[in-house]
Amino acid sequence: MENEKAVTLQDIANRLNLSVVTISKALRNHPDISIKTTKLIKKVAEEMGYMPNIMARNLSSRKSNTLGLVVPKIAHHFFGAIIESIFDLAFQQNYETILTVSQENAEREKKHLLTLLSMKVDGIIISVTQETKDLSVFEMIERRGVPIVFIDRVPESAQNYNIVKVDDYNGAYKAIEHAYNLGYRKIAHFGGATNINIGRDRMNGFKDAMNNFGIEINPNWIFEGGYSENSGYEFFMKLYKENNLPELILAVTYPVALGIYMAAKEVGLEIPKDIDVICFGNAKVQSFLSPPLSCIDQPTDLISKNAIDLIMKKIDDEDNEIAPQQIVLDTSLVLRGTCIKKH
Amino acid sequence: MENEKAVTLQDIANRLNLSVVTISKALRNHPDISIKTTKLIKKVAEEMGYMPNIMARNLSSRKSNTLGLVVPKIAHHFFGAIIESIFDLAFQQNYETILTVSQENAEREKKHLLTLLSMKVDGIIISVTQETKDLSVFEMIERRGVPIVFIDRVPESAQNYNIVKVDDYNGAYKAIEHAYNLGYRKIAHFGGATNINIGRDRMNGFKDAMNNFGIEINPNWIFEGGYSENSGYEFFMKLYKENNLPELILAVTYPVALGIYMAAKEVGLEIPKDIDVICFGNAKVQSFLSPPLSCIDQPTDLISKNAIDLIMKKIDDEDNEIAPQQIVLDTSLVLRGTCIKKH
DNA sequence: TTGTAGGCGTTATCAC
DNA sequence: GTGATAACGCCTACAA
Repeated sequence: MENEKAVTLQDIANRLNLSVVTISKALRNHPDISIKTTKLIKKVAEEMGYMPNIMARNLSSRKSNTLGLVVPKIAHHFFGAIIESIFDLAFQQNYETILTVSQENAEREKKHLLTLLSMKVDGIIISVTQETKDLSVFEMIERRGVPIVFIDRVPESAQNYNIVKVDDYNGAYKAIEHAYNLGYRKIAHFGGATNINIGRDRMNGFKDAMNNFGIEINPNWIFEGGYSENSGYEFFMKLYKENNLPELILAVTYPVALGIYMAAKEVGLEIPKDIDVICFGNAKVQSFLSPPLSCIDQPTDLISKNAIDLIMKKIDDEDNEIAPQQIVLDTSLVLRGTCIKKH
Repeated sequence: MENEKAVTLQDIANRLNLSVVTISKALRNHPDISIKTTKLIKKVAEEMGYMPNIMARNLSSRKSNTLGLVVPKIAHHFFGAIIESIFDLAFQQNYETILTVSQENAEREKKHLLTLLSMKVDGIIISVTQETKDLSVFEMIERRGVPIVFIDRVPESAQNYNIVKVDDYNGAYKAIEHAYNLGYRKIAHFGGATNINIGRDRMNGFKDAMNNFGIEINPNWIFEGGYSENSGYEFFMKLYKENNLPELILAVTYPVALGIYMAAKEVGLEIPKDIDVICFGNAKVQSFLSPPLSCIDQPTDLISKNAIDLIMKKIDDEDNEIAPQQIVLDTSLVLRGTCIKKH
């Protein structure tokens, strides 16, 4: 069974007794070609089922109209929401987005980044893994002149790159302030790795708030671990076995909070009566958990919007005259069935 | 600020006084080149920071090592899980995956499909929108010799394509059988569009089970709508306003069930006491809903695994000698806090 | 074991 | 207004 061969500009040119160049120009609405010819060419191209070969086009034009997006995970609400809106916004501006998933693995991330470079994307938006420390790839990307924007997660030493993130420090601070007013004094923080900003800033906001309100920080209640359900589960179980549970846990992400829910259920402890929780990240489904989970909301749509705007600006700025920008968005406290009163 | 120019094979060749072909072959471990030369070339390439231009490579080799993936949504658990595992499996086989989101819009889907074709992907995996009826694009893709595999959702008239799906009919049947044994007789189905298999098969499984067990089907309790939270919410509200609520609702997806949770909460009805629910689709978080949501589990990992295996087989089968395959996977009932007893 | 020639499909440049 | 020519960076086939 023979496959149909793809129609090329040459085929159309042959049929019409015109040159390849004329066809190419006409299809791109180049003013060189008369309206009449353009119309004819477009009609014939349509008839013949012409489809541009994007590889060839990109190779020759040195422009791909493509964005690279690197995230640590897909199946987490936060990243799902970010990806969906970035794809949408890019599509509206006629950009294709190439998604790549690092699975929280720095080596894999680096490999993906190199692939994106090889694919000649016009810009890269990335949320790094929790292990990412080595900046050499990013420096190389910069040197190559490919704009890069960090969203949400930024390596500690990359604070002068283009960044769109959330005010994590204040988010944590506000949560602790709220808990303090509720009367909570025994508060734990299940935090993330502190080599990236979200872990560090949330930790700092937590600690500063604790200190400012004169609450003692119990080092056994501070964890610097991961962002996944497993982490939440394990930290909780550790404290439970030590018989050393706090009254309230500030979880660094929604999955961590879910891990806490799992663990508490398993050992027969009731939230929020026996142990209370609040977390970063606002998924719609949190309203339907038992109990509904309160959180520090991160505005995912705004993050995406700002990231796209920024990267487009950078792509247009061919001479690289615009200085890197750091955009910090506000969080807000969303109170539901947890962390609303002390038990 | 001048950008670093990308290193090409030519640059390496110049430096080593060898031909471009030798470099190209060495970097691809072609047996033509001696081990010694190959080693040297690789070392120098590394030093010079060489990165292949994938556009050029694909253009000349007519192979992209790239898969196209089209889904209707990202931020739904089912698709998130599918995407994550497909990306992972493809990556392990050295394939890049280009994801594209149709947003349940058939026109957009078609556009994406054409783009993927233009990008010369080696194969396409797709879960269609609920509106997709027109098969012409798929026929064209076939004619072009690009393998395509449908997962989960398949247009009615495409049943002889490559398909990996779930036994939706039996899933629905089993659920109704279970409900019948519990004593339920007033059962509604919030279904999907019936022009694609998942809506149709679940509906048929539902109806056949109802008939077989001698339960009367109330047409006012049958909806053929959508797969989103909105649908669940609206259908529920409609019945509520008519004061015509059933005892149990079989929801076509987890988001639809979530919509029902939202609506019930809003009007002060308690699940499962006042109204009971069961749905297709198993997200981990369903265990933590209030009440924990029972479901008909669809094995997402197995779907992805089978889809990748099938597409790879098709890609290798250049002469197109293997007949299209339809793979149907079993579902299982996962009982939690809903649909476990009649109230 | 290495190199030469030609082409993949498109676009940029400059001439007609 | 239209076209010839030369890239873009790489690969295949064949020659040396």
